[in-house]
Amino acid sequence: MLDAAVRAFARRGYSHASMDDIAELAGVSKPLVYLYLNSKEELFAACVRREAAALVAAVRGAVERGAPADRQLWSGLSGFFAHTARHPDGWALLHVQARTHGHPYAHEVAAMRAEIVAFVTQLIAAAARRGARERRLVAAEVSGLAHALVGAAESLADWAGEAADRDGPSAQEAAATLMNFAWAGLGNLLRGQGWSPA
Amino acid sequence: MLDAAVRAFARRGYSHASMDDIAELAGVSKPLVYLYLNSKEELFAACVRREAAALVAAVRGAVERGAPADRQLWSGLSGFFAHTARHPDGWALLHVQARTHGHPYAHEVAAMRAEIVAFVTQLIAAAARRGARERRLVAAEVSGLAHALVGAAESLADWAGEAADRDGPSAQEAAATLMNFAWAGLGNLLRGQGWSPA
Amino acid sequence: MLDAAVRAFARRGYSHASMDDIAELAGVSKPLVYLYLNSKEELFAACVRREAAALVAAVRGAVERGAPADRQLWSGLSGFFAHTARHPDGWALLHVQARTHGHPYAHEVAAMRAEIVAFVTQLIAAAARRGARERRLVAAEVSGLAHALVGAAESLADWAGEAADRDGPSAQEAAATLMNFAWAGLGNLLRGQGWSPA
Amino acid sequence: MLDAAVRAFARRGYSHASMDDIAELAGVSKPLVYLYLNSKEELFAACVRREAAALVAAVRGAVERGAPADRQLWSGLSGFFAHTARHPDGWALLHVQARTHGHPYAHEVAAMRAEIVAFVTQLIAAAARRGARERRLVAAEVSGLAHALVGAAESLADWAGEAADRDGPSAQEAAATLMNFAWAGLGNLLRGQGWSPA
DNA sequence: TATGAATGAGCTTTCATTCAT
DNA sequence: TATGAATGAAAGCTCATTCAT
Repeated sequence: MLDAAVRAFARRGYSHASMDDIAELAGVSKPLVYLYLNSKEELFAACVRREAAALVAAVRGAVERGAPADRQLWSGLSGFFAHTARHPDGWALLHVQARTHGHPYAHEVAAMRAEIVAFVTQLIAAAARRGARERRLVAAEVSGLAHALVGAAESLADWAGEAADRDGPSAQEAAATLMNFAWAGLGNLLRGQGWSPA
Repeated sequence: MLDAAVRAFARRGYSHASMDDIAELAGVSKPLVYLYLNSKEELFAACVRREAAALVAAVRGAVERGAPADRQLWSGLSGFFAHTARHPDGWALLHVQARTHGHPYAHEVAAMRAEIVAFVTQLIAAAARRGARERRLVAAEVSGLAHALVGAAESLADWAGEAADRDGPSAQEAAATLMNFAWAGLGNLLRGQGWSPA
Repeated sequence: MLDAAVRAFARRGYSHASMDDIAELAGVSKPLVYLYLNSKEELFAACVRREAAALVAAVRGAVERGAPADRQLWSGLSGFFAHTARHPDGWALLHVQARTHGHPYAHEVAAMRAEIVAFVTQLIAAAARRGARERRLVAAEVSGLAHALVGAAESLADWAGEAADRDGPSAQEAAATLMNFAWAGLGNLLRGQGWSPA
Repeated sequence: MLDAAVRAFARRGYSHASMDDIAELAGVSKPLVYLYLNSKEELFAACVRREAAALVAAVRGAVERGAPADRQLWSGLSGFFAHTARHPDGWALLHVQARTHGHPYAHEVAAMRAEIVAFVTQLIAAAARRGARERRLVAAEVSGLAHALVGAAESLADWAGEAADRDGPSAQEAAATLMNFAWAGLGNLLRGQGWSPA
């Protein structure tokens, strides 16, 4: 029943997906939907919660615990891309729909995102501690890098979704692209060879 | 009058922002809104068009033409972050709201994004041609890097917007973070020192 | 529920009768009206169809099949006047309201009227064939007579409706008046004793 | 300016003809319309009044005063048909539109119609006094006959208007048809040779 | 438990009508 | 005088939500 709701919300958008549509898509009657989930808002929240939990679980499960930070990051990214590719509706729900609706859900999805950002932040910080440190990174800098990395990942996930039919990258390719792109830059930065406007 | 609409749409979302609200916020009466902009959809489209044009113009105007590719990218990013910081509602309209509404607007904003991605792609390709090239990049790879970079920029813009009150980065800091992070990685990649899962 | 709509439409007119009024008059809520009849136009069309069918059925049922043409006409007219007297709102809907609204309904009611005119035409033609025929009637002439007769009947129905409270004619009186008036004239005409301006 | 209003009301109907349309059709601006005629209702009433007066004047002017009753009726009918044929919009306004709107105008047009009916009634009564009178007509009977005659005339006017392009009757033909049909019947009736259901 | 039937509340849109010039 | 600009009021329609069964 949540499946139907996720599909409807992801494809038609929150307001354009009517409870009639969802009930029909789920093959049940509308009052039944109200029996289990008390309102449209709660239904949407439940969808968001479920998809967020599934995504976090997929990423968590993919991370190779104990491996070096870069390997952990890469494996997590691979899991992320694999999950978003396999669940495009769920991903659209989280990334496209949930953010447009103010109070209740945006926070839910923001919390999930914050969790992932925190995980990435921690990996970057670990790498920063372990690697050559010509230069120290301040907390805000690390946070910024994490946000950038997560945003890049989201963008690649969208792009992979759009181009899935044609020649979009596989999950592992996308993850590798990102590592090549960003992680190496991080290394340079730590070695004091960062880019400067001059 | 468009200002009011942009604010309302950005903060409440398309469907939750009623025409009454918008008219009241603009200090005029509802029929006047309909006189100038014929329907809610057209009003939204006009807002999206205006904000998209303003953003593209801001980025275009900030790019230092003729400078090296990295400098061009940096200056464009600085303009981007400066604009999104100064016009948070416009940025929210484009990045958060317009994508959720199917046919007419999502395409408008997608076209704008594609334009920016194309610009970045071209800069990366230029850098790839000029730099040491132990390794050639295929077109799909360059495209992926551009998407990643743009996504990272969007994410940083969001983050800067959320954290603007506290200790969020300035436009130039955000741009520098991104260059440090990604551009240096690109250099490594071109030198054949890319990251690999092994 | 259609009853209420017929009343409202007949008394207030199509545009002046709001769906709120109709719903209230019917003792139900507005969405219920929309559930059964999908729009104001469809509701009006349904009313027109129902009243037209009822009127035609009343006339059809009243005609004494197999009787001489004059007797058939008289019985049909009696049925017509009886029905319009008993259903003044339905009659007003057909004769006064439906004609003012262009495309879908005016045609519906015009078709019904044409059916009745055709029936009368056929009776007149039958009488013309059987009676003394000093003079032949051309088709256009017969058609004109039928139109005149139907118009006279409509006018009498209106008059009877207006004067119903006071001393208006009964259905049978009205039918007799019309027969006296027109049918005898038809006989004269066929006998070559028609009126001429000289 | 009234011309434009008559056209608009006759063709689009009262509610469907907006004041914008009328002003544009008249080539003036809306406030000017309001300056001369204070409201839509008054504008409509003015149109109805003008057209009613014109029709009555046309009929009056056509009647050959002093001639025998039948000749008077015929000439009046000829004038009626000639006028309705020449002013189809005015006729539609009176016969189709004005009746659908309750209070103010329907009475106006009803008064005009009553005037014509009274005139016809008087002619019939004159004929009844003068002709052979095997049988006396009571007032209600005469009134009914007049109503029937007027209704027949209206119906023929509509029919002639619809069929004007093709082979519809001319004004004089229509008048003659009516006289043939009805007047002769009246003669019979007065001679005691009326039709009876037995 | 599961639903057909019904509704309250609100939204977009239109239009007759009026100022300020 | 004549109008561009603006609005109050209401209408059609939809949808999340709930009884009665």
